[in-house]
Amino acid sequence: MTSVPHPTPTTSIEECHVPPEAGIVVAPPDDETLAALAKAIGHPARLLILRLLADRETCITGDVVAELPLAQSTVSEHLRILREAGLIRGEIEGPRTRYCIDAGGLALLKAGITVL
Amino acid sequence: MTSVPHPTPTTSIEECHVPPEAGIVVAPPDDETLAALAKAIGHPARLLILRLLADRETCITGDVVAELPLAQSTVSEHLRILREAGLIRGEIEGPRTRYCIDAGGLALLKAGITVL
DNA sequence: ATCGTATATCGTCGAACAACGATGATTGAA
DNA sequence: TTCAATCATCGTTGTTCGACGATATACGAT
Repeated sequence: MTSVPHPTPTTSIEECHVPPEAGIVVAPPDDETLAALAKAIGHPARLLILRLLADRETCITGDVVAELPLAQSTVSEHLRILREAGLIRGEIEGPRTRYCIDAGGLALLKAGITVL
Repeated sequence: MTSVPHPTPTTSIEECHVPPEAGIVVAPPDDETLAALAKAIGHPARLLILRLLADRETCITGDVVAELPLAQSTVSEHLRILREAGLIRGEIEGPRTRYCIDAGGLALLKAGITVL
C-alpha cells in the first residue's frame, strides 16, 4: 500500500481520508471538554486551517504554511493546538507530517454546540 | 405588557424572554466572528452561565453569582465577555441587571459550527 | 556518510486572560 | 436625605496566548 492512483495534489495520500461526513453520532461532551474544543477554534488562523483540511485532502504541513501569512513555527503551533484538542490528527510520513480532520473530535464539538 | 403570569422565580420579568428556540435561520459568520464567538464559550464557567440562562429565565446577576464558585467581580467579567461577544444581553432593571440569552448570537455560533 | 528538506521544539517578548479584593455608581427603601 | 443593596469597574498578580527567529531532529536523496 504505497502507490496511490491519484494526481497527487502535492504528495501521496496514505491514511488521511474518511468518508466525508459519515454522520457520526456522539453524546455531547461535558463543559470542560466543550470549552477546550471551543477554545481551540477560537482563533481565525485555526479556523482557516480546519477549512483547509476539510477542502483539500492534502494535509501536509508545508501546504498549510503556504496558505497562511504566518511563520512556519507559528503554524506548527496552531497545528499542535488543534491536534491536542482532538480536532485534527497528524501522522508522520517520512520527513513530513500529514494532517487531517479528526471527524470524531469535530463531531463532539458540533454535538456540544447544537444542544446549547 | 408589564405583568407576567409566573411565580416570579426571583424577581419580575420584563423583556428577557423569547419564544424558546424559534428556529432562527442565519448565514454562517466569517472566521473572525466565529472565532470570537467560540473564544467566548471557551471557558467552563461561561458555558455554565449560558446553561443557567437557558434553563431558568431568571437572568439576574446575583443568581448567577450564587451558582458559581467565583467572586462577584469574576462572574461580572464573564458576563461582560459573553455580552460583548453577542451571546447574551443585559438590560438594567433598577439596581440590578437582568441577563438573557441572545438568540441571534447563539444562532450565529451554531450556524458557524455546523457548517464546519 | 553527508547534505538538504521538512517539521517540531525552544526561548523570548509583548499582549491578553482569569481571578480576586476594593472602590464607585446607581437605585429603592426607610 | 440617608442607608443598604446590587452590580460594574479599577488595580493587581500570576498565567496563558500569539508570534517570531533560531535551533534540533528525522528522513530521503546523493
